[in-house]
Amino acid sequence: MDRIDRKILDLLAGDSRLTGEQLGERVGLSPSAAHRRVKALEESGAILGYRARLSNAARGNPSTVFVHVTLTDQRQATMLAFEKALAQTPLVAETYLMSGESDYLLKVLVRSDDSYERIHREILSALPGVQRLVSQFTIRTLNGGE
Amino acid sequence: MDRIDRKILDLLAGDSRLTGEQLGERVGLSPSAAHRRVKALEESGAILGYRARLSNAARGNPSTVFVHVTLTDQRQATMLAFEKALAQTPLVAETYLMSGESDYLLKVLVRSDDSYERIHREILSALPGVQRLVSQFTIRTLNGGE
DNA sequence: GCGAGCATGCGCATCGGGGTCCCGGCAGAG
DNA sequence: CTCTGCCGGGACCCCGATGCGCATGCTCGC
Repeated sequence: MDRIDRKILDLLAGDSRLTGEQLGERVGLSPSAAHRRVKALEESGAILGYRARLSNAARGNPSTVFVHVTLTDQRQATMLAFEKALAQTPLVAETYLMSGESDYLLKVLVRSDDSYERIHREILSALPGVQRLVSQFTIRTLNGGE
Repeated sequence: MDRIDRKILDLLAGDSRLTGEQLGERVGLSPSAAHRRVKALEESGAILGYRARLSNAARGNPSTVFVHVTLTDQRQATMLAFEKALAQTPLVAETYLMSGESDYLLKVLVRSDDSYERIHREILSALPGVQRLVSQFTIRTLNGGE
């Protein structure tokens, strides 16, 4: 993992369809050498996979809701059960275990043709051990926010 | 944009390296027809591009910090200046204009070899019109969180 | 109401480009 | 000196890209 590998990772993170030749000329290698680097990065696990980036419209114009969750207690079993149930809730895009007041922060993508009330009920019923649940709505997404 | 197109978008969002043949057999089309669909989706703007997904280690083991920002006022000019400066701050991965107490929510990726204090100063000095700034740290990222 | 014409989307065939793999060369370390 | 790791170059093959003919369904005019 040298400077060239990092450059290749940066380039592929921006556009994974770059050809071996294009990669080669940007990092100063031949196409075959650049391609070998890529294969090695895939096999080492540095590159997890390749994804298409979709437009907002294609994703159903979702809006983002941040949900702060407080559990009934902080025993290992409670947290584990919560996290396990979370992994099977496709509405939740990202989850963070937080320091400070609330225990977890969930980033939920709500499609514009869904009502948040339904999502709220669904999340509450699917997740065990929830004591309190505070939702924070976005008006607009400026940057990133897949 | 019919059911087949949506299926194709779902599949490519998961793995953009699926071949025309693989796509075709999963949506019930010939390879060429599936490929034509993909090209059309690219040209219509539904597919914005293709990206490599990198491992946490390859990204420098960043941890996520959520920063709640309150501006000095809510005049159009103040918000515009803030947003404009934000667009040129690469540390900030995502930005949301929020309803409720704080005005903006920033998702900041801090590389493990950076100190947050430096980031904090950098953000404060780069962004105009900030009145209050509350940071919320993550202990662990469970799911997603690109 | 009905038929002709056109548009849309399919499968099949073909062509070119890039992925893939092997080989030979070279530099650095032991 | 030899071995190892990495590079460049070339051959092969598969996949992406595109043109062609055909079926289906819709529209418009009679």
